[in-house]
Amino acid sequence: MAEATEKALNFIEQIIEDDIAAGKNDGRVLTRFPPEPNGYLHIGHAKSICLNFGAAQKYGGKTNLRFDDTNPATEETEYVESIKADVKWLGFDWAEELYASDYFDHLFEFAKKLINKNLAYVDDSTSEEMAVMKGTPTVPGINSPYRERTIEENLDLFERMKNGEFPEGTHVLRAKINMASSNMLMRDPIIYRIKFATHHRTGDKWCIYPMYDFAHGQSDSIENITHSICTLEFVPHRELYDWCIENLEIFPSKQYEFARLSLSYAITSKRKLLQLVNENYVSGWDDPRMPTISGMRRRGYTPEAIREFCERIGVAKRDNLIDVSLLEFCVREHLNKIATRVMAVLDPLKVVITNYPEGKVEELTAENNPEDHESGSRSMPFSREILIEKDDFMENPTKKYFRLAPGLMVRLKHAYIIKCDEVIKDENGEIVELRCSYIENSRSGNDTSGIAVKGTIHWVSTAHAVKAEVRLYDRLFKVEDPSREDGDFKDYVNQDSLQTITAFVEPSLVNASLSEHYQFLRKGYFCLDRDTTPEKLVFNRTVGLKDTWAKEAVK
RNA sequence: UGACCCAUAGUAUAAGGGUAGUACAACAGUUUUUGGUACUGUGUGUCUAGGUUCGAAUCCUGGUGGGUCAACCA
Repeated sequence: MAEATEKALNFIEQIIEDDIAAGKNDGRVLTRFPPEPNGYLHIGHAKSICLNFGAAQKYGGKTNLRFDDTNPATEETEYVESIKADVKWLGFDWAEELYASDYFDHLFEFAKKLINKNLAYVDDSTSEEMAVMKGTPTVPGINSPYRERTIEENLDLFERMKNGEFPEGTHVLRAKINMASSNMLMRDPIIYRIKFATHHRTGDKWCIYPMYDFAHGQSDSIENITHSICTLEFVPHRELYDWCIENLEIFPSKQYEFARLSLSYAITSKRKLLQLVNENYVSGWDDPRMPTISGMRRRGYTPEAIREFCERIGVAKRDNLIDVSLLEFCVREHLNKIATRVMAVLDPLKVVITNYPEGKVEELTAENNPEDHESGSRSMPFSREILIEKDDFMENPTKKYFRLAPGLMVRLKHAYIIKCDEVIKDENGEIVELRCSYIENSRSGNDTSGIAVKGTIHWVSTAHAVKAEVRLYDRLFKVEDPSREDGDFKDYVNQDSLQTITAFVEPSLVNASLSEHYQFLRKGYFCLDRDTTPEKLVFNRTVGLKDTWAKEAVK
C-alpha cells in the first residue's frame, strides 16, 4: 500500500538520473538559471528556477546564476538587482553569479577560431538583403555574395568591426553552415553584430556583441554546465547549440527543453508586462496584481507556496495553461498554517447591544491561530457598540442563511451570543443600525447558556477599532487566455481588478508587521502593504477564503 | 504547402509492454465558536485508423489537431 508514496520523476530528472547512471560527467550535475536582465521575473521564471535549482539540489549539484546580457540596448542594472532579490526570496542560492558579458573576450576569440576554420564570414549585406537570401521555411535560401571571402579578409574585417570602423548595420559576422537547411537557424546565422551602445557592465569597451546563439551555449560550455535547461521555443536552436560546441571543440554541455508555464487569467510575457507598467495599467512591476515574483511577494504570496505550486504543476513538453486556482490553493494551504487570525470589518454595520452596560469594556481572549497551538492568544476589547459585516445581517433571511436576522441569534466570535431585537433604518429605508441584546452567560470559554447557534460572525468594538485602507484584488484579465484572444491583449484587462476600501480592524493591528501574514477571519488572507505610514495602515488582500456560502447564495 | 516538437478526465501530471492513478476544479456529505480548516464520497479520460504482441496510453506507420521556426531579440 505505501510503496507509491515516492514522487514520480519528471522527464528532466529522468535524463539526469540516466546520465548519472551512465557515468556521464563523472556524475556531476551543474545547471544554470540564465535570465536576460531586461525585465522582472515572473511566475514562469519561478518554474524554471525551481526546476534548475531543484534538480541540481536533488542530485547533489549546483546552479549558477548567469545573466544573459548580450543586448545592451534593453538591459539594465535595475533588472539585475531585482532578479537577484527574487531568486533569493524564492529560497535559492546560486553557486556563482556570472554574466555572459564576462565572456566577451573569450567569445571574440571563439569567433576568430571559426573564421580560421573557414566556418564564419563577414557579410556586408543589408538586413533586408539577408532576409531575402535567407528564403522561407518552405524555400531554401541562397548563398551571400560575401560567403567566399578569404580567411585573411574575414579576420581583417572582423577586427575592424571590433575597432569601430564600421557603422551599425553595415557588417555582421555569420557562421557558414548551410543556406538550404530545413532549420532556418542553420542558414548562416548572424553571430556578431555592431552596436554602439553602452553596456550595463562593460560600458563602451565593445561595439560588437555576440548574438544569443553564439553566447549561450559557449557560456554553458565555459562554465562546464552539464544540463542546460530551457523552454520549448529553443528546440530548433539546439542544432546550432551543438554545432558551435562541436566546431569550437569545447566542453559539450547539453540542452534540454520543457514547456513554459502559462497561467490562466494572466500573461507571462516580459514584453507585455512591461507595457502594462509603462502604460500605467498597474502601479509598477511589483503591483500586487502582476504575476511577477515581486508582485506576488507584495501581494502576500509566500515562497513556500510558489515552490509548492511549481512542484505540483509538473514538467513536461506539451503546451499547457495552468488554472490559477491551483496557485491560489497553494497560497491558502500555506497561509492557513501560518497566518495570524484577526478580526476586521470590511463593510460595517453598527450594532448596539442594549443590555450591555454603557462604558464597560471587557478584554476577551482570542486565539491567534487554531492551526498552530504555539501561536498563543491576544486580547480584544468588547463593548456596547460594535461593528459587524453588512453581509452578516439579512432582514428577510433565506432558509439556509444562518447569520443574524430579526429575532435570531448568532455567536460573536470569541465573545457572546447576541439576538437581534430591532432594525433601525434611515429615511431612505437603508439599514443603519441593529439593536441587539446579549446573553450574559454565553461568553466564549465559559458558556453556560446551553444555547446552540448555527452562525458565528466576526466584529470589532467601534470605539477601539482602527481604520485601515484595504486593497482588494481581482484577476488582472477578464479572459482565461488573453494571449490567444483577437486584438490587443490590453483590451482584456479587468478594469475592476483593484478595489480600495476603508475597513475597521481590531486594535492589535496597529502593530502589524510587513513580514507577517494575517487572516481577516472569514474574509481572507491579508498582508501589510509597504505603503503603510505611521498615520495609515494599508493592507492587501492576498487571496480570499474558500467561500461555499457565496456559491450557495448564487443558487 | 517544408522541417521540428507535442497529443491521457474541465486543468495539469503519473503509469519505463501487464488493474489507467494523483492533484486542482466541480458536486454531495460529516465535523466545526471562521459557511475557513480537516475528513468522506462522486468520474463513460488514453485524438484517430491500422500494424507488431498472449497483452499497447506505452513500440511502428498513416491521418487529424495544436505549437514552433523566415529579429543585426533572448
